[in-house]
Amino acid sequence: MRASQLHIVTYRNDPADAEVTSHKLMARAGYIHKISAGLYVYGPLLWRTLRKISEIVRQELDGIGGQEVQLPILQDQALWERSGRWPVYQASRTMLTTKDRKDVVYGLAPTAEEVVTEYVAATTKSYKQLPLSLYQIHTKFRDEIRPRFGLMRVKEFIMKDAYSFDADEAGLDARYEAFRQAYVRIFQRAGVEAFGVDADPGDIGGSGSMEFMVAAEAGEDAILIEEGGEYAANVEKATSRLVPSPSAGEDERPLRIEDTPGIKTVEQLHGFFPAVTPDRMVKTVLVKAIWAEKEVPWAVLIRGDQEVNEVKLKNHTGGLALRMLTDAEIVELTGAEPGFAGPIGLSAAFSIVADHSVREMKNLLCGVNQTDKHALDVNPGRDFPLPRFADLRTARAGEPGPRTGAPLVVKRGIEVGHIFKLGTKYSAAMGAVFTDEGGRPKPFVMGCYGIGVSRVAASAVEQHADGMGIRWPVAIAPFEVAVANLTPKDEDLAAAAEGFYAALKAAGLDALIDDRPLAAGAKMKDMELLGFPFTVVVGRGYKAEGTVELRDRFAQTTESVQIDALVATVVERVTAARRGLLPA
RNA sequence: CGGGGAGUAGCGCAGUCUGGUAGCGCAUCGGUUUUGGGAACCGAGGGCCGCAGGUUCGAAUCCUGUCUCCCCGACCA
Repeated sequence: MRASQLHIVTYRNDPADAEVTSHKLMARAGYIHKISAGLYVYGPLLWRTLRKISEIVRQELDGIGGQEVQLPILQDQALWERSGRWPVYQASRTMLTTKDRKDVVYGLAPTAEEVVTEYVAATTKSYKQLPLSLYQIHTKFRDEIRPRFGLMRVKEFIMKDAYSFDADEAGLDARYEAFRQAYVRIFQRAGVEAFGVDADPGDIGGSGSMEFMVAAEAGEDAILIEEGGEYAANVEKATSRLVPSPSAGEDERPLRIEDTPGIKTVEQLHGFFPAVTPDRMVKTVLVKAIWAEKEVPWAVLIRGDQEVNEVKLKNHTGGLALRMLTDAEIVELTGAEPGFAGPIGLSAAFSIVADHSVREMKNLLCGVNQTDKHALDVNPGRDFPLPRFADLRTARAGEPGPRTGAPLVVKRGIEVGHIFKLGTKYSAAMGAVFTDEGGRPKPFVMGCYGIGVSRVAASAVEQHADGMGIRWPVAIAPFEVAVANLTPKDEDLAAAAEGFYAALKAAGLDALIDDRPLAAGAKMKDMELLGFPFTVVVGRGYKAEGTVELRDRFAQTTESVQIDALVATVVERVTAARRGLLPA
């Protein structure tokens, strides 16, 4: 490809609306152009990168038996009603919707479980046709509340979504593991450093899920990792070994109720009763779990020094969304001002659940649903009925990890992939069944597997950029090598550059020749900003000593190469860079 | 949705307080000279000052409304 014929548009300034590295650099290099919030044009250079990422995905998924298909983006409401997911996505308002001329309501695909399940149910009738893995690389839509960070959080993006159909759980387990391994290879080949973490399945649902995260400061997710790497999980899901309350094992003392005028928070209570540390208190958090047609108040008990994890709590309640009670609701439902709620004498209107951190506590302090009063030496089971226990706590950095007990450290990550064991959630709901060996109908056992293709590109930029611009991994660079002639008016040099370009292409490299009539400095800056892994600079060394420069963008090195050895040297370097990325 | 900020040439910005011919840098086009780190000079084109209404002899500037964009939060596969 000739740069003079490529739509290369670079800017000297960062766009005013960019915050993070990948957004600034991709906009400056002309890889993306914003049309409106969360909606971008992918320029020709970025499209080459996206195609290369897609091709790696295809090769790896085809390698584990995947078959590429294309599913509709417009998906009618009735189909989504059958899986039960329509009200869920309405509640979170994640889905963009539109109507046709007959007022049929459609959602724009945020994922495609319903469509693919419908398709497979209609076309797959026997266990002999299983397992089946289908995937597509297609545009997805999310009505993000706040799109930001360039391609990292957008309303419209390119996603690879795959769906597996098995006859039983064992088959799903095997498929899930095959996808997991394929994902590891995909990210390795693409040249981004990603790692798998335990995750919450969110609105997709299912029994197990793993996210693939690219470690980056700009990442929107917090990850807790055990030192030593034995355990890694999204904070939405993470657990830890909690240091027990010092009250565990104490003899039960008689209950007493004390006046605590205006004392509402854990800190204020500790100040008021200096002997009672937060880990001897129980907080009562009041929320409402929200469904389309109803709201249920919940009281959540948790040790005073811990925080409720809203994702875990939402999952426990089964609600489509959660919100805190308003002060007025608290007064109405508990009979006390906010800050005095507790498990003793709590209205039967509340569903009650306690975090495991409460389980071993004795002689604890809590509210009694009376303004300006708290109870001390409260004992669960004696002073209030033992509630159900669940993991509802937010794990924190520094706590011992659940696997080895090594301390948890926090990292930020960009989610580039997510795999889910769906089980029969969709097939059972939609009546998608096949006939098993015994002649009986059975719902398909499903998995689903996503990769944010455009987000992989953004995270690669985020992970590898330096002060001069982008540094693409060889496997996903728009071009592997660029030949830049610094003096295009010199016919000898121009001819030499053309010769190198032709030879590199003939050697099987994805090469670009920068034949634009730019000043040398401008051309170099462009090459650095655009981030091609290797640049051959044809300049004054050519005539003086018969050499050209070979610049390695990743290593940030420049070496002088004899012209006779150039092609072999570049082939060797590019091949070596590719090899590190290809599967063994 | 709450709080904050901003819309002026393709990009980055000044001008708004204090109303009076719409500017600067980069980019673009023509010319001359340059040619290894975003060249120099001469010349040119490009604007519904987000939109609508109001005040005024006169509005980018003041007032009202509205749309859009950005940041923080809430929220969010």
